[in-house]
Amino acid sequence: MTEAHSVKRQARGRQRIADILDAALALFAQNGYEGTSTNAIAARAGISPGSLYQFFPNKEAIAEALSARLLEQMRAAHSSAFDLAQVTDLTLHELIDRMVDPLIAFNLANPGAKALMANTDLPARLQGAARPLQQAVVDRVAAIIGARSPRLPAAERNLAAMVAVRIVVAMMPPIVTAQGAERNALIAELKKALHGYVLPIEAH
Amino acid sequence: MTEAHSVKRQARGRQRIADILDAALALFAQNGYEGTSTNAIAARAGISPGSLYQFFPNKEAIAEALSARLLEQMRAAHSSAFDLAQVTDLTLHELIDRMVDPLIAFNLANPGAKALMANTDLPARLQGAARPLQQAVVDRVAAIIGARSPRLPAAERNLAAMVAVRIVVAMMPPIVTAQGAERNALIAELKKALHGYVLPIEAH
Amino acid sequence: MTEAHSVKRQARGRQRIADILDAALALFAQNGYEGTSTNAIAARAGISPGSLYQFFPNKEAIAEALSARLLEQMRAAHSSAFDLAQVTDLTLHELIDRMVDPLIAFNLANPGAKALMANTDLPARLQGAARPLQQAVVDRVAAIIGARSPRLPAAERNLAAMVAVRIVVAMMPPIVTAQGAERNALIAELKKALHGYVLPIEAH
Amino acid sequence: MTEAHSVKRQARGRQRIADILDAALALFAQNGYEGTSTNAIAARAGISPGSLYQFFPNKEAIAEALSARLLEQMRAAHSSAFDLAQVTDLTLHELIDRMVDPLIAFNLANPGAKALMANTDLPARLQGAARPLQQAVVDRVAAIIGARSPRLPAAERNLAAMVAVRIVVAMMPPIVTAQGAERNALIAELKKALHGYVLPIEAH
DNA sequence: GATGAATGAGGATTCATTCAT
DNA sequence: AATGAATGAATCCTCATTCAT
Repeated sequence: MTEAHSVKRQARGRQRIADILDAALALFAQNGYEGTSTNAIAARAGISPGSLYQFFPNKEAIAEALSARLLEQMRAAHSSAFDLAQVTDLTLHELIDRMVDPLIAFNLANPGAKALMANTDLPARLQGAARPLQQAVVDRVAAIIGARSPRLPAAERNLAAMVAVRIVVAMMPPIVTAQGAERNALIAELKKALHGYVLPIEAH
Repeated sequence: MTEAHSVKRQARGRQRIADILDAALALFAQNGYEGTSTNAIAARAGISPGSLYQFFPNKEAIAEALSARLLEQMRAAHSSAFDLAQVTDLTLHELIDRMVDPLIAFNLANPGAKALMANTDLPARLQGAARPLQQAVVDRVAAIIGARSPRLPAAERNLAAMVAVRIVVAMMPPIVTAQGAERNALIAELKKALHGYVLPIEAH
Repeated sequence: MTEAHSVKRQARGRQRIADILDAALALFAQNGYEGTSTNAIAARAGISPGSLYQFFPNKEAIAEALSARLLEQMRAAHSSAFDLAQVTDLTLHELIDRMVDPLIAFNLANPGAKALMANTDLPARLQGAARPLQQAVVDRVAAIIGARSPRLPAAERNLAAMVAVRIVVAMMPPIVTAQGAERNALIAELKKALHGYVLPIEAH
Repeated sequence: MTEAHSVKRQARGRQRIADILDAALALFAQNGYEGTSTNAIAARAGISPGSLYQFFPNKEAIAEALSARLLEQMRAAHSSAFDLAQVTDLTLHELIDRMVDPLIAFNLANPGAKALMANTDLPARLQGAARPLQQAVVDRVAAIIGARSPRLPAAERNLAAMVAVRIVVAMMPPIVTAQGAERNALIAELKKALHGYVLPIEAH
């Protein structure tokens, strides 16, 4: 009985948190972090301002949790696409497809994500919170590059991963904004840029 | 007499505006657009809040004017570096050097510029204000590409210019932040990325 | 069966109330009345906020009940020390010892009591709640003075009792705060003050 | 011209500050520190909440400034009454009159003063702000005792001053509250208490 | 033209109290 | 009876903007 209670309660709690993060994601995407009030988040989440603070101690914590959630979702989206072992069997074109496509799909599904990925929005104090999101992707890309080019020094590998991710992130806003053929053209261009950058690196 | 007055007055007015924009640039760079109060801008410009509103109707207008000024400065920095006529005589490496180096110099000299170039900081309503800044650079790059590859369709030329500029902008924050050898490595990497992207385009 | 239930229930209820008042006493002493949240009281009492309101209709009622409990405890502490009949046989020094010492012991044992005795903390609306606490002591002191100086008019007797109690209360905070020799010096000083005040009154 | 401006401005500023402190004094006296909102202070002072913060950085600062102002007023009221040199020529009765009467006058004129003198109200963090108020009086009293009883060790002198002041402060609330004959009776009683306490001390 | 005091709506956060479970 | 999530009014404080001087 008590257990049933607590199970239901926890489920409701998780749902509340999800609602809050959904609301925050939408509002951050629209108005930025500073432009979004906690009361607005609460209202969009369908709860009272007081309730919001039962789940998050302050506004920053919402941004942090949102970052973490996006990170997790992105990791999931990514790792399901292919595993490190097979990475050496792919052509560079195939590799880029498998890496970029899920990222684009993720950003299309989470239009607010860019607000946190391109972390220029948040106050300096908070940018650390969004860092892991990008960094996680960078690490994964570095691992893939390492698997394919084992002789590449670690420093160069990490640098290349960072640059590649920055290129992807930089192209994300127009890709998300565009529609249909235009979007496809942008995606093709992004892939060309990655190919042109990575090909010489893989060739030593 | 009246003329002399008005001349001095206008000169002083221009100086005031410059002071305000300088102050805004420094503060936006440090605290972001939302994190910067108009009173703080006025204080740093050495004037009263009331005076600030004699030159700008509201906070947004300051960001817009700042964008415009940065644009103008960047255009100047750029066009002084080389002129379109000679552009076809350069190797791609030379071309990239002549385009990227002044941009980097400009961003190092104006550390706040990135706050407006990577426009994610501003509220959605305002991002249009920063658009011209990037767009002007894109146009110039498109012109250069057009001069070197006259058979490239306009659409592709513009797309390529946009992508190239986005890559440059994306790399600017770490470049500005880094120091010495690390910065040089980042610059080299940026140039490699541009080279890898543009080379196939120029080859048709 | 029902009776047994209700007996146990009432016992548990009393325990709950005692727990709540203990918690409130500790927290009021530490953070004052306004600085103490009902949720904090409930938490320290080991119950839920909802349960707290099953025993007290609101926060004020807790302060009132706490006052009443302290009063009762003080009365008990006092009357056990000596009884009115013997009061005439004591020297003034002895009398003061017998009155002051238990009061000090009580305050040392209940460090939060002073928050209610020196009632300046509570909102004006509430100060009436703490009145009885002091008034009860005043009445007892007045009775003692009356027993020793039967010819003293009632008005003067009550006035003297009030003044004496105020002097005691005024000295309580430093006495409770101090330690060892310093505390003893303060107690001695308090007794000197009382002696100096009461002696002329007893001499007519 | 500018000077005239600034003179007027400063005068207005001082008036504003005085108004704010008056408002705060009245409201603190009525509802205590925590029970008084900064908006309420602003409203009673006839200004906007924003204006209040042009003069005080936060609520605490208001309490501190109020303490300081009361202290200054009290010092003034006191030192005008008599000077240390003549203190030895007075009888104890005269001395007590000259010390107590201005204090009572001061408290009657500033009914809110007691809220800060009996510092139990303020949050622990703030009590230091009110300390100087009492301490200044204690110091002055100690100096007077020292002048009259030069052989009394400093420690005893300070202790006696502290006790005397506590007795005065303890009697202030009923004195301020009472009226006419009742008030006079209370004042007489306070003086008797002081006399009874100090006389043996002066006699060694 | 310049000043800076004044404004007041709005934002993050707390907390006494209620109520569905 | 008990729980603790939910409420929402109220708090302190900020800041874009105005206006009397």
